[in-house]
Amino acid sequence: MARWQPDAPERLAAAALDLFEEHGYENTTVIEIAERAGLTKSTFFRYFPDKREVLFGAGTVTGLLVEGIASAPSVADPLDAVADALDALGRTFFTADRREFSGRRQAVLNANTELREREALKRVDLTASMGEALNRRGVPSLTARVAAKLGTLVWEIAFDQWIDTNNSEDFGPLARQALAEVRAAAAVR
Amino acid sequence: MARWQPDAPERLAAAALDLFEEHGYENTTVIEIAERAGLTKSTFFRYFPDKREVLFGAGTVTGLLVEGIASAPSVADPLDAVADALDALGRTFFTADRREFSGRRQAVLNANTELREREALKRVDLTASMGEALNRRGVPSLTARVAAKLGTLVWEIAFDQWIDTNNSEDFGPLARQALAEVRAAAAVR
DNA sequence: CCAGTGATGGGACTTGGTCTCATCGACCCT
DNA sequence: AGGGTCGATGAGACCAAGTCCCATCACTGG
Repeated sequence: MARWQPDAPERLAAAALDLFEEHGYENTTVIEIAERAGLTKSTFFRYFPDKREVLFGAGTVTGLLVEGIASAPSVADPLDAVADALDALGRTFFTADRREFSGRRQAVLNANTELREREALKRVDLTASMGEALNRRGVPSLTARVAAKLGTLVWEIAFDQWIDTNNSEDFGPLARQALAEVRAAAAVR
Repeated sequence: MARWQPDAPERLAAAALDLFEEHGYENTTVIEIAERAGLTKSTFFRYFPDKREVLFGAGTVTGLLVEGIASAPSVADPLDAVADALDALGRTFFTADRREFSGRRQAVLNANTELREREALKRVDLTASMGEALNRRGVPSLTARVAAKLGTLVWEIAFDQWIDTNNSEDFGPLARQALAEVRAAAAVR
């Protein structure tokens, strides 16, 4: 087995996505993933704490969102700060060249409960982080939590649209529009 | 080992909670849980699909919430329907005699990532179910999703307060008050 | 008293995940 | 060129979660 080939984690993640699509997450073994990447089980668990995480490793979304919120214009309404952060996120992670990959990945996630579970935890933690970031900006705690929840909803909606669209719209505008609609829905009562 | 003692799943759940408190979730083995309950690993997995679920088995919360939403007065604003459902939930599950148990259970949950993960998934699915129930009542899809997210937030807030309170307030009023505050926070913008 | 049924026990087996140690490859230094 | 160091990898033992199959026991009804 050739050693010293670069990008071991990337190769593992790619192999994993392929195999999960071919045989399903549950019917794929960590050993199989490692072998397809030309590596071993040992190396897999060196880079990923568990089998699920191989689909989540890329990129620290939380940091970007928190920074985006922190650096938004200080006069902004909480949801505007969230919108700015989502824009930053879109520019970094949801670029046009990653759309196909994101769609494949999301299809695999949706097909398996274990993976959905991991995603749910990430989303909960991320929502909490967003709330805290807003709170650090002076937004009252409860308002911050509300804005964070709505922000997460905006993200979900915009992401689904970004994945689905056959015409390739950018994530940023989709998020802006979803935010406007969510804001309207939250106000009408 | 004496067979045919009743309430096997309840005994298993009680033993699990005790052991998780004593040694932590990760340091407790399914075999240990089963032994403390006077049973075996086989029987444990007959009643619970996995180790985490032993803390979630009691009661189908989703069904109650969905029914509560469906049977709320039809003129109600979406969040009012959610409030009615939370009331029903409180009367059934969050009764005074379960407060101590709920607190112990929640402490265990909060202490372990694997358990928080399971809880996060349940909450995501529950939020989705609430949204769909509202949608079936004629609430527009997006409004329903917003109301469901806010309803989940209300639940989280009220539940934390219900657990924490040294003076024993009922869950229902706590939820009503939390809902009023969330509603105000969502409106101010 | 006996057969049937349902809950339990027992144990083999697979896989995820941890841990420790050996090994290899590249790079550096002389 | 050659030896030493260091980081990345491989190998394999080991434990616990979860699955599966089958034996066994207790209770029931005839």
